Order: sequence, then structure tokens, then C-alpha cells
Amino acid sequence: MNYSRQREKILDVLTRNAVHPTADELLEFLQRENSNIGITTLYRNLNQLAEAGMIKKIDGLEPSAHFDHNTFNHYHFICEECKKVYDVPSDIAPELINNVRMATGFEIKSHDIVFHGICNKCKQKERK
Amino acid sequence: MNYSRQREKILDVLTRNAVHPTADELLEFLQRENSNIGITTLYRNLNQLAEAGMIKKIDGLEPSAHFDHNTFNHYHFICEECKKVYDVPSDIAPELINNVRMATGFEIKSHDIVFHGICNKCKQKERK
DNA sequence: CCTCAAATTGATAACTATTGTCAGTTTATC
DNA sequence: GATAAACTGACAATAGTTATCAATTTGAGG
Repeated sequence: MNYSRQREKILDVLTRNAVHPTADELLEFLQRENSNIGITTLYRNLNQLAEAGMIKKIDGLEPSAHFDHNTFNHYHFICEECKKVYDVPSDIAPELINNVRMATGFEIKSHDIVFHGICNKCKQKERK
Repeated sequence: MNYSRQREKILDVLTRNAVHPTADELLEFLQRENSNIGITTLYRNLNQLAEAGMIKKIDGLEPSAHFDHNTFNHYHFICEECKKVYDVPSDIAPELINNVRMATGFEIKSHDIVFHGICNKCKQKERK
């Protein structure tokens, strides 16, 4: 993978905006910083970076993929109210992979967990 | 929800073809049994049935949603080789929800786990 | 530096999965 | 049987994402 100004900028903006943005949201962030990067280039780079393990692509949050600069093993929670995506630490399911191996015999290469519910901020608001 | 011939047929075919089909695959199954149901009707019913809790919509298997007649609490595994979707029993992560509640304080309404890897059949084939 | 192949960009077009529209049909209730 | 509400399905539209490809940029070697 060669260097490119655009890829560096994308990685930079994604890291500074740790809100699990979609491609569209990232494009906005970039434009706000006067980085006009083509949407094709953005998608191409996001996929390349994910492929290379430098970022994470979060599926399961239809209708569009979100992207995460945090490549540390962890899970995600999306609030049904404010739609914000939160990180969930991976130690909530310590024996998961082992248990699946035992139960199925399959070779597990990766896994993702998505939780849906109401976050604390939105629980507060509802109480008022 | 009123009765409809189409909805009954969709539920019937989905139940008999327990392979977690996509909407397109379901359409094929239906056509094979000479049930020509419009794609709009199919999607509308799948969403209604999922809404009503009579089937499950499986997100996170891009690029398209899969559907599952099994509404029992369970998870999914997709084989990177043959692309088949398998069920994974839910008892592999017994304390999951509690642990997330403890870690985050969030109200968890639902969650999904998707495992990626190689299934036993494909492991066999690779050995040859 | 200069050259050159390989990698990258981005405008445009294309594709795919899914949903909106709406007139005509079916269902259920009285 | 009449009537309102639910449902169908052809068609058009939308949204997210990828393919195409000529022009530009990058990096390794001479």
C-alpha cells in the first residue's frame, strides 16, 4: 500500500471523530475541514484500511456501514433513541469463542456483537 | 394483521427451507413452487412478520438481510467458504446481557452475534 | 534527480437491495 | 351483502456502494 494524502487525512479524521461515523458522515467531517475527497476514494480507502486491519468496519447497523478507528477487540451498542453508537468492552463475554468452538467445531475467524437499546442519556430524558 | 394467502405461503416456505434465505432466495423458492409473489409483497410481509416477532431478520450479513423462521433466542455463524448460515445456540454466552448492563448501565432490548469462519464441511474439503 | 511501473484519485455511470406509490383486490365485520 | 380496512403487485424511486477508466501521484532503481 502506497502513501496517499487522502488516506492519511481519512484516517486522521476518523481517529479524531471517534463517533463510529458512516461514510456519509465522514465525508461531512472532511468537507468541514476543507478536505474535498471524492466519495469513491473515501469508500475505497475505508475498505482498504479495514482490509489491512487498521480500522474496523461495523456491519449490522442498517442501512449503512459504520467505521471505527478502534481496532481493539470490542463490541457495539446502538441507542434506538439517539442512534449513537457506543463501544462495549470485550470482557463481557470471556469464554465466547471457546464455547462456540466446543458447541460447533467450526473455526472462528472473527465475530461481532451488536446491542440495541436505550443509552443512559436518553433514559434520563425519558424520565423528565 | 389480516390473513393473506401470500403471507401464509411465505411463512410456510421460510419454515420448510430453514437455510436463512435472503429475500431473493425466498423468491426463488416460491417460484419453484409456482407461487408468484411480487417482490414488494415479499419484502412487506417479511418486515411485518419480523415486526410481529413471528420471524427474525438477520442483519450484519452484507450485502443483504437474511431471514430466519427460528424465533428462539440464538446466534449465527456464516462460513466464509460456502457462505452458508448456521445457527449457534444462545447458551454460549449465558451472562452476556447482565454483564453489559453492569458495564454500561444501558437498557438492552436486543442483541445479535455473528461469527465468521470456516464450517466443518469446508474444513474437510480443504484438507483434501 | 529522471524514469517508469504500480498505486491512487475522482467524476461518472452502474448496480443492488430495499422502499414508496397507488389503483385494484381481498378480508373481516356488521 | 355492504363497507372500511388491510393487502397486493407493477412500477418508479431511493440509498448505499462498487465498477470503469483516464489522469495524476508515488516510490524504487538507475
